[in-house]
Amino acid sequence: MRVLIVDDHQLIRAALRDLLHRQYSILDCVEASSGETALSAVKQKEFDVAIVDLFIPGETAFVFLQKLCKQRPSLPVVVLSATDNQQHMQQCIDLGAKAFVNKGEAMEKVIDAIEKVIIGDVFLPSALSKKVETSISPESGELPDLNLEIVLKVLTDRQLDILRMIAQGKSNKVIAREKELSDNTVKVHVSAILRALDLKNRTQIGLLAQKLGLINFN
Amino acid sequence: MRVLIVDDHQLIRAALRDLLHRQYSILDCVEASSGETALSAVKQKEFDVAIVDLFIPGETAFVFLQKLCKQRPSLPVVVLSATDNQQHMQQCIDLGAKAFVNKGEAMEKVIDAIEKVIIGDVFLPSALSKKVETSISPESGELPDLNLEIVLKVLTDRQLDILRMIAQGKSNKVIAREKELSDNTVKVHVSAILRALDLKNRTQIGLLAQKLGLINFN
DNA sequence: ACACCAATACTCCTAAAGTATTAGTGACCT
DNA sequence: AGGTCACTAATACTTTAGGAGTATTGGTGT
Repeated sequence: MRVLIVDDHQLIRAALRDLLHRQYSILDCVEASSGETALSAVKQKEFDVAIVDLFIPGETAFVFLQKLCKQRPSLPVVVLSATDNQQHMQQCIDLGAKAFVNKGEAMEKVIDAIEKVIIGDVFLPSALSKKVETSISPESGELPDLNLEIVLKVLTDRQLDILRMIAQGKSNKVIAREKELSDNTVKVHVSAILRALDLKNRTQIGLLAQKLGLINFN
Repeated sequence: MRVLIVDDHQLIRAALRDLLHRQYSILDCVEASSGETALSAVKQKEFDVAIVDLFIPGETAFVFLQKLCKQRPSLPVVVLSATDNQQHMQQCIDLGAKAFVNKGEAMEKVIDAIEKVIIGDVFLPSALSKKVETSISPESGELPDLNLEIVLKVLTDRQLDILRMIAQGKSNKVIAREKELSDNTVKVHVSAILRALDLKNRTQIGLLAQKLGLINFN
């Protein structure tokens, strides 16, 4: 069993490793504490399953998840999350994850999930299947119809970067200083984001980012 | 060694337990998955140290921490956090915690922290001592600690009304037209909201509203 | 009758946000 | 080698946001 563990918390990685060791006598376990190292790991090596924590620093977890699933569509991904947010679950599945496990649940759920996904099944908490069908936009539908894939596609890396900072309530000036850019440049990027996503102002950018889970909650 | 572990994630509890078992041959380890059970545990039993996870959002963690430290001032508390937020660290120390360890760091830090606090010392990441003196940065992307009750209490009905419209990405002009007010009046309300909640701009109002779930109900 | 306060509206003012255009640079492509 | 594109930055401009102050209205409670 070749497993890739992606989590920035060493404590969790160790717990997962121990859990897997008890379950599988033959275990090849690679750990990554960031999205970048994880992606380079899957380039060099084949894995049977990947266990990914939903909130990893540096890059947004969802962006990483998409990259991972695109790069290795055959690699089943089990998402570990500290939350039970239905939107996040749905988003993960849409991006290509094959299982979703809450950290608060019993650890054995992780093993259950692995067993399911390596035979091609999907493992989801019962909560999701119920809510998926009912979650069709009960929303204050002011924002354009944008999903994560579209946003990631039409925005450049730099724009995504600045989008996240807008979504933290930061002003252009603060963004400029933190990124070491001129105010003018920031404004150009903001304008480009607004045009690309057909939004009217930065408040809507913030709302969209929140809705799509593009924010690092830290 | 009698240790109380408070964390809602079974994975983390197990990892900590294993870690402690390897370190201390004589170990009496009690686990609690919620604040309530933890508080009742310390009523019935004496502990040498408590390890408490900071489940950040919701504020219950801080409330619990305060209760715990008040109830047993002699019990040293090690706070485990997923973030390295300086304000959170400072707040924990103010409430009576004796150590602060980031989950991303090496697990051995937890042992280090325990060793420190049981002899009466304080264990802090180097980051804190540096940043404490530089005060709480006014330009960080962090929202003030606000929960729903506080917001509903300090804002008038009209302000809540306008807060929701801001949180939908509407401009002052749009709000004024829809509510049949003058632009000036809307601005007065917006200013009052910003002042009352100690926020810096309307983007943060939108984020707060989203975070507190204030935008679904009308 | 009085004090209090939310809500409304106004003015004056500054800062921030956003639009439009031009332009230099480097990377990548095929 | 020429073309495209992302990023950067500048100038010049309009619009929006936000602060500070004043004032009127209408309701509330004591």
